Amino acid sequence: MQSRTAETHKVPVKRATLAEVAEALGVGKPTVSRALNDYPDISEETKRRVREMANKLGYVGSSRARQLQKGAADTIGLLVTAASEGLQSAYQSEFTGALAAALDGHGLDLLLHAVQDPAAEIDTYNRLWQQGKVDGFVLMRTRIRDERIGFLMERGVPFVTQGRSDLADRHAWIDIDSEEAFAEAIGFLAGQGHRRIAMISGDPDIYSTALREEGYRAGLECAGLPFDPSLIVPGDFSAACGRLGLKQLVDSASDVTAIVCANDATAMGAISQAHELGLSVPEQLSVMGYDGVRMAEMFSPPLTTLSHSAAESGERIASMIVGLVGGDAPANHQILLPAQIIER
Amino acid sequence: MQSRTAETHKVPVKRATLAEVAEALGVGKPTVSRALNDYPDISEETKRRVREMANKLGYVGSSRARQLQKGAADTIGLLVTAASEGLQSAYQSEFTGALAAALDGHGLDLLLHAVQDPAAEIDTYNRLWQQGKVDGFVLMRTRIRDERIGFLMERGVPFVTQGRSDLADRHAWIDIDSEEAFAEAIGFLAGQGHRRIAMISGDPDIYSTALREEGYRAGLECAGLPFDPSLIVPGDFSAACGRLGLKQLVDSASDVTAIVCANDATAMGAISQAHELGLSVPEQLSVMGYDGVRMAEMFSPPLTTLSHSAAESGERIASMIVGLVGGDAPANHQILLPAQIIER
DNA sequence: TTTGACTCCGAAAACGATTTCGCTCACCGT
DNA sequence: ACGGTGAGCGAAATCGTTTTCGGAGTCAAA
Repeated sequence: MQSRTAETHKVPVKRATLAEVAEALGVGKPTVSRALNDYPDISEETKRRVREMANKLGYVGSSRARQLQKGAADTIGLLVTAASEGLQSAYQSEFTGALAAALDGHGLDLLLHAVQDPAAEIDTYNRLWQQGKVDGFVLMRTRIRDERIGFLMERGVPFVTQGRSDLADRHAWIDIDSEEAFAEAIGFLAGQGHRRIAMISGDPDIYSTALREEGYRAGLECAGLPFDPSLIVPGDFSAACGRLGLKQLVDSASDVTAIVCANDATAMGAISQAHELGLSVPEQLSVMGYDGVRMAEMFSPPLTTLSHSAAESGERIASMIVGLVGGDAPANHQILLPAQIIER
Repeated sequence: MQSRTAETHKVPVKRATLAEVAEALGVGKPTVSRALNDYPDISEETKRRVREMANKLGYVGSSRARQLQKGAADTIGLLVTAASEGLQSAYQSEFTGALAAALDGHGLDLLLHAVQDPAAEIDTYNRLWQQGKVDGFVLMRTRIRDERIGFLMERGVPFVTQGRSDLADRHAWIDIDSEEAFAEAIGFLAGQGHRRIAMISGDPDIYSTALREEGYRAGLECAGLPFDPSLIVPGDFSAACGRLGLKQLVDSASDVTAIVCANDATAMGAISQAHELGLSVPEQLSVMGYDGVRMAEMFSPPLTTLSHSAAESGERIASMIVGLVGGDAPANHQILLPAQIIER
């Protein structure tokens, strides 16, 4: 911060308005508006002239005025919780970037909002919608009995969740088949001869955590291995929990030879802890992750994980939300994507 | 995707308008508007009645109408390049989250836009500004001779860069003193007895890369060590380059005992490669990062790095942009923050 | 020549807030 | 009793689009 000479730095770059274009051309405003929007009842010749003049004057329509009139914001809202994870989770940030890119392809912008106080989360959704700043939402990390979902459904706000929920049959969602994925992971490990396979699970509030555990159980059964509840340790998707979980497992169940983790961050934490305890991975202990984040490629040893493409999710969600805003029924937009094992 | 019965799912939740509140109260629209905005020329009694009724009707002002009239969008734009790094870089995503949170504190929203085609980047800035979707921008990863800066300065668009530039004296910026930081890092390593210290540098197009190299050089000099140009290998801030760079150094300069990396991702890549080459870190080779991303805590071994708080940057930038939009001179908003070594 | 059908285009009314400007009181001093 | 002052409020204009509705032409059929 330097001197305090507050010479206000206003610049008078007057933006050209539609009315000015119209006047310059000697035509009416509706003509210009319709020409630029390529309506059929304007002659080609006129459209050409209008476009030319608009170009010459550097005219760019005011989205503010357009929004007011059309009643749409051409913007989708995404709320992240600033406090805990927020964008710090690698998967969330990959996904966010992909989503922004995909939305752009549909002419939509992404409004990113960090909610600080979890108690005010619903209020924020409400405000953003009522104010008309967004036409719909994308919800990440759906929780068990997620209040957001009921709230938005009640008011008919278009939204897509990333991850199913209790009310999954009545709203739009996209999800990775993590149940299937974890079952496969167990099969994969069992195929390598592992007999005692543990799991470091995720945040129990998150809906998909139960599915992942379910998949783990199903995988064991399918491989003919017994299910031992003590081999599931709870977590919260953080790397810290991976460390803790691993330590706990090593202490209480030293015969475990493989561990599946609820996500990549947890897996990385677990591996790092294993190293510190003098366990070599994967020689003495196999660890698998889930999410397939790019970061994991660089880990040592490179992490074997279950991957799903954030880009594809983003693209699909973008199309879905466009449909919903256009009035489609939510039940027509439900997609379950498979994950695939990436060996590293 | 399921059946295709496109029963349109419109819901008629009519939002209350200011005029309705006014009518319900038997007062004029201006009164309601001014009451809600707490203007002094409305009696306390009236304000109370207005607030009460607004509340009762669930009135939330349309930001669309407000924007049109006030000529402001209360939104700041942030463009990330989707193609290469985008939000995938841990630091960028930490920063983005922090920025969103900080802006919220000032009543601003963050518009996140992913630019796909780098050639269209300027157009995107232009469009977003002209359309009035944003009141200003935050620029990340400033480049040498960054066209964006000139472009925005010319039209008087408020913006803050994260990182200085050639024109740094004429626009608002915040930056970490990476030159000083790298010099310190070298001092730190030299203090541990290292004599041959290499650097895996960053993208040469990025402005701060040169500063980091300069700091490296200054640090060597200060420690009385000779500067050997062959010990600087170029990179691009990616983990992949960290791997490559490390391999290259091991091959060509096997007497190196310490390496400083342009950022944490590069450091992680380098460490992981070192492991694969059978080098133990930090016993045989010390590696330092830069950025202090959370992820690095979980690495094995935990990464020693130079940290600066993304949250603080975000907060500072938020205040700056508020000032700029309010008409402050850019030159009054320039902040250089120190970084500190975090030993892990 | 009149009628219809069609093609192109324009005046005016939205959209929902904020601002400008001025009006009506009550109250005060003289 | 009368001009002056200031507090409190409202009618109408404004921001810049899009939409509605209908008006002018042109041209072919009757």
